[in-house]
Amino acid sequence: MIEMKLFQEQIVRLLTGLVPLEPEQIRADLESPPSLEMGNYAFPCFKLAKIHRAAPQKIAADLADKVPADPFFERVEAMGPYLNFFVDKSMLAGCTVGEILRQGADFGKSDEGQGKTVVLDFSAPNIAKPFGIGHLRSTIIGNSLYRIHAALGYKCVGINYIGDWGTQFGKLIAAYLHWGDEELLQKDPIQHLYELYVRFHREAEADPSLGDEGRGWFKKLEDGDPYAVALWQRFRDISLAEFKRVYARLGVEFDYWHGESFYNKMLDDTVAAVDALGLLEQSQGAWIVNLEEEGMPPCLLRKQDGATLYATRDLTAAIYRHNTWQFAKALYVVGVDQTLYFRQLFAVLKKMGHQWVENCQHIPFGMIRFNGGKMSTRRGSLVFLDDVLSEAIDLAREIIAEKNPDLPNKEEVARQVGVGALIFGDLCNDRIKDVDFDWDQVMDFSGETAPYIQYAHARICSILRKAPVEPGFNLSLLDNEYEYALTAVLGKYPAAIARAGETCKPSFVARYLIDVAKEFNRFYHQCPVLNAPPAVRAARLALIDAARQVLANGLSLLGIEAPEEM
RNA sequence: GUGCCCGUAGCUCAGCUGGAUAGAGCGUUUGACUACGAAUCAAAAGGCCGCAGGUUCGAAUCCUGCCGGGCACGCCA
Repeated sequence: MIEMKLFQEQIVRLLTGLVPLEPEQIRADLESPPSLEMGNYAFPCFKLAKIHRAAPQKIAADLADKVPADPFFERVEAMGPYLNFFVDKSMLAGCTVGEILRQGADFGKSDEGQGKTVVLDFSAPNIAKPFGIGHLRSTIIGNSLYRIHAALGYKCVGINYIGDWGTQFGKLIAAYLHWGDEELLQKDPIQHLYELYVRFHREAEADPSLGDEGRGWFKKLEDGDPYAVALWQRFRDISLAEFKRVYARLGVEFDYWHGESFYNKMLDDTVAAVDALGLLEQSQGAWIVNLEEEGMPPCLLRKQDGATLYATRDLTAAIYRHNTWQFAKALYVVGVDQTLYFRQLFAVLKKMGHQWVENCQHIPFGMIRFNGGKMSTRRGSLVFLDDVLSEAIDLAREIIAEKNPDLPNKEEVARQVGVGALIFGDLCNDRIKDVDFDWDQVMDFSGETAPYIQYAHARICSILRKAPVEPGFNLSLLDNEYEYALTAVLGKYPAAIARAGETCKPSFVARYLIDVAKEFNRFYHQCPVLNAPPAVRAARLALIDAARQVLANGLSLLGIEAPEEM
């Protein structure tokens, strides 16, 4: 990964004219060698070999002789077919450590998204269903993408598109009327609604008329039947209160809570607009948009009974969001199982002539499985997020009791560490991969985990409490292999954010932070800070403060807190 | 059946737009707390990168086929 632009641009300047390539080409060809001993940047000579019809090794060697001495680089050396650049260590330390300390919490931010808005649709739990760990993925990936885009300078709009409308509510109402218990609803509302939901689907298998009954209630709900609306309102309030409690534990916030029901009054207009464009056709009693030309199944906008569907509401929501925020990007953080659905949705928007659909993007993530099978709300095989959170926090609390019994605010730190471990466990891998939920894995706080990173951060804070950064430090003293390795990795932070933003993959930030913590730990075990000679000590204090800053900044992009003690 | 995604060490996964000896963590074995926190560090063992072709100076990475797993495919969301 190419880090500090400064050095990169200097190489481009040095090579332009020396090689028959455009500056852009040179810039694109620059690589990072596999290890620091081989330099910071490498310029591969294979293309030149073709042009000059000579061995790339020879070309690299010739270039090494021709490149003029430069204050940015300690030396430039041919290594096989590569021309490798070794950055001047004190220059590197000045550019990175100095810059980090100057910018503080702003280090890593950019103005890439200046003046642009990105709308993020994430979390979106369904009311009437408990908050399962399936929704955890959308929640924390979305939350992290929000923070990453904000760091890139975008104005972010986080929307929790609550699943608070649809046939499922008709079913829930029907279930409540059959088996609902007012007392249970008062005592443990979420649990009771969950049981009703599961029971409905179980009984509906034997008695298909139940399904019709549920659909009937949803139709009444859409038609404004006061009784149905009142029940719906009640279920919604109960669920929302519960969701807010979970979000508080997770430390996740939203700018808007526009759920599906928010768009109710606009749905007719949407369908009318589709119709006016001649895109609406009736098929098997339902109203659809034909997508044969696009090679996809049709998109249903109204059922036979006239009630709307998910797509009707999503279509409306997209248009509303565009009108309201004129977004440069709209990201839908939704499971990979809805890939086809989003392709259909976007295809309909395109047919409607909304060019801005090009800016809409489905950000898929893999499914969570349990014991090898799919987790299903309906079958009741769901792991409750709340339970997972509690377990993780309990474990963190136990470890604290054992390792650091005198720690102040144990409870708060236990939450930060337990929740952090959970979040990191999800964000550190490519989001597209399916994950098999495994308690042992979730409860492992060693190795490549959030606590590992938080621990490095806490250790640094511990040193800095004993001796704050001293003014007048000389960063050019940071030149041993450990100081150098740590400095070099710190400089790569902005690139890690940029890449995470481009790809909408927070895992690049997560992986990067592991590298930083690892490099800090090596340094820590090899180089004393407090007991170093005064000048070295001052420089090292500055270095670890920079490392602390990067760890804290990076963790915050993942939505993970960085306690100063743990 | 058709389409999309995944397949790297015993397990869980990295591997940047194709490039220099394929890397971590967990687990296993062995060392390091009379230096700033051992939730740590150091070291060892462990891999025909699913299989077979192709493109290329060069393929874990790109293309094709096959195998294995997942997901989706009209009145759920």
